[in-house]
Amino acid sequence: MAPNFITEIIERDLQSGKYPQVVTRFPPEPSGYAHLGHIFASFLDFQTAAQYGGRYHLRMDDTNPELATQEYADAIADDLRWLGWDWGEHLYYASDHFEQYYAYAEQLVGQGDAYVDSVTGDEMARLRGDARTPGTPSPYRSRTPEENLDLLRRMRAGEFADGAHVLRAKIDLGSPNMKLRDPVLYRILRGHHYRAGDAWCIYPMYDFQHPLQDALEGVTHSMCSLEFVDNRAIYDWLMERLGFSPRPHQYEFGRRGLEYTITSKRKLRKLVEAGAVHGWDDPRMPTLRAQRRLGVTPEAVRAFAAQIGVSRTNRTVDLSVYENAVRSDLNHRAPRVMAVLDPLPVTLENLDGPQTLSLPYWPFDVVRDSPDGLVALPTGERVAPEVAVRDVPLTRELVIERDDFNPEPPKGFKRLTPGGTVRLRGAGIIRADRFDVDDSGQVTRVYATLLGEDARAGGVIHWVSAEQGVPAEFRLYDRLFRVPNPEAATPEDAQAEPIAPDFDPEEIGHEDETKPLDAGFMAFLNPDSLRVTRGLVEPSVTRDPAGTRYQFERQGYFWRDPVDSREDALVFGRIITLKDAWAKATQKAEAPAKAPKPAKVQSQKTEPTEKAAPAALTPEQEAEVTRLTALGVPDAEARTLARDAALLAFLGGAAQDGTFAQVASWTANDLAPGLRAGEVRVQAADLAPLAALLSDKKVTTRVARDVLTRAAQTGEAPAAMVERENLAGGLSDEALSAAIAQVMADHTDKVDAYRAGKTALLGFFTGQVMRATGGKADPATLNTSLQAALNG
RNA sequence: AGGGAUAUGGUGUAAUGGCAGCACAACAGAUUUUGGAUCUGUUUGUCUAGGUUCGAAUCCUAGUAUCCCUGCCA
Repeated sequence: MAPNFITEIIERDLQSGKYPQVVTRFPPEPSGYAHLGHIFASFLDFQTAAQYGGRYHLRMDDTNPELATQEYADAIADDLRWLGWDWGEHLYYASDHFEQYYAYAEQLVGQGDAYVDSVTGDEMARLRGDARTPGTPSPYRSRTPEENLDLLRRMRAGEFADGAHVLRAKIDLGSPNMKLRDPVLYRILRGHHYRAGDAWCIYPMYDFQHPLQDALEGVTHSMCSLEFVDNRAIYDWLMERLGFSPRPHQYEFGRRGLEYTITSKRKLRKLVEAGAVHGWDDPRMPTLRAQRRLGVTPEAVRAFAAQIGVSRTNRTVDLSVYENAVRSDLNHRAPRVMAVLDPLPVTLENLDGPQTLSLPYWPFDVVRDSPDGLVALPTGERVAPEVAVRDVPLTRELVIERDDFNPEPPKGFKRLTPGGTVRLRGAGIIRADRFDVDDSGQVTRVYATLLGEDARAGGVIHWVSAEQGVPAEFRLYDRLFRVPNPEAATPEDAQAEPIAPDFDPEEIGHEDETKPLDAGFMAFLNPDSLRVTRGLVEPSVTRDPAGTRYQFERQGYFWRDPVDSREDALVFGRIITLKDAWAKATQKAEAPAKAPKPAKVQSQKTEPTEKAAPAALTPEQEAEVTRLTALGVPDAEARTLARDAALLAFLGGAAQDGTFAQVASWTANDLAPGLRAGEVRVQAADLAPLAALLSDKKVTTRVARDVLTRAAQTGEAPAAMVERENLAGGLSDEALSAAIAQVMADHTDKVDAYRAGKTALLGFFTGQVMRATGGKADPATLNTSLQAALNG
């Protein structure tokens, strides 16, 4: 896992000793199958823990009795194990801890932090208010802890009907964060739970259960997707009220979608139910089970997950990133053999008896690049390249790919043409002498002559003995959808704009089952997502292990379908095609008009020609601007200050002398966010001496700013800090020269690059010298001296 | 509308005030008994406008765009 904002946090926490080791968890709801969208979240959770020598847990978030099933739980665990994860004994079911959650609920009630509400759901929604209006208390909000405890116990005991009461946290009905308006903690629900049975008739909500379970398991870093940022406030509230220490913290990451792929559980189900695919493990599906059956390896999936980075933005990843991961994994794993998917008979008229050729499994470059000099047999055994061979029968009657013979070849065609030559892979060069056609004009047979090795040919094609080749069915999969964004609202959007992935990468079952399903995506199905052909494969494969993945030369990577292939009726599925430069070239020639993706940001960029007008100021603010500019404050800063009461209040304490403009500048540019948050501890009056030091050139801008930042945190007077740390006074010329010389000596390569013309490096050197001198170097003199030194 | 989050080439991601880098894609060439692989090279980028600074992708202000929140789902 490449460094990202989460690993950064973890490293800091480990460094500071906040936690002895990192503990993470992947918490799927077992209400569906894991798919490619989920591997990202699981990879992030598991890999970061593994990377930092920590522990990772698999946790079934199965608190909703209506959705979770053991079958899904087992399937998810199975798929994740296949991916290579091993959580040891750390498999948890949230439902195993209902008793503990309940105990904490009683504690909250006892503390007065939770109450039993008895209004209807509709009423509760009404009372919650909306973004504009704060919520109003339910009439039951003021029940006493004793009353609430009694009610809660009776809820548990089953004295009330479903929905009659809920337990709510007593937080803040006026909060602009809707999640904090007294979230529901428990609901009454008589559903049979697949694990807990009928032991409970009240079930905890996510916002209560999830933080608790994190804490109970000793999780340190609890990662979830971006839509839970608002929920973090509840998380932190609970941890604080219940006094967990050390406690877990929640961090949110952006989701990752994949082009040409849908990941909504309901839509996937629709595909299955409509017969568009043959089941949840149809190799065209994005589920992990389907990708397993397709023949993708766990290593490839993990490589893919590692490649798409982590950030705090939802993104859609280019399909080619996945395809590339699959291909490059298979390139070094799959021995090469030959199969003809769409056979055209060829008679080698000058070949008398059958021959047996010994052909290598691997091309020269795989052999050459092998780290240990060995290569694999289909069994997996690694042997010397000379013995990594198989017998291939060459007979008078062959088949070649129908595509590889063309009576009317297009320009650039490098295969067989009437009278032309081509090399049969491993067998020699042939010339096509004549061919038969049927009534419809289709070529039915080519008659060819095997030439000597002195013949020349422009291309190489694959072939199989018609007499000894083994019949097989080939399933050629292609992407399920024709458009990059099948879940988009309109055809135009579907063609171009990547949209945010419509799934929850972590909570597998998260989906509103009550909303109508937009089935528009069905119109984007690719009618050619599965093509079935019958052909011949070379006989060597019948001796190989069933799980062998091959490259059928020039065709792609294949393996036996693990469900349908039988020894006497082989079925090979195509895992992925090879890259096909020829197909791309011909396609381009045929359809040159196909426009590239419209650039998405371009439209935004050109739009604001009007020049967005900054929000107008009130007359009072305008007056403030006039007053500030009169004191020497530049207009832009004056406007910033004028519109913010917190900044003005701070500035009110500033000395109105020659230092005022500088103090105002700091206020607007450096202190503003801190002032609004009420975190600035320094007084404006204390800034004047620092400004004076700066204008007298006793300190550099950089030192001044550094001091200011620290003073804002500590509250110490900046001038006192300058005094104490001896920051005033410039740098002697000797010291500056020495620093420059030292930096140049430390970075001779950069010096060379600079002298070779890379003048952008000047900033680099400036930065290095600044760092070396603690910011005390005067920028102007530094720059002239530095340039002189570099050019000299 | 109120609150929150985000914005770097075609795509994804680095750069934590100082060299805009990497991967995929694309294009060109070399090489090749796979129109594969490999190697070399090239093109393309900091949302907009102001400001602070010797220096801004990074800090400040405003704007724009996208997403999330107002379930007794997770």
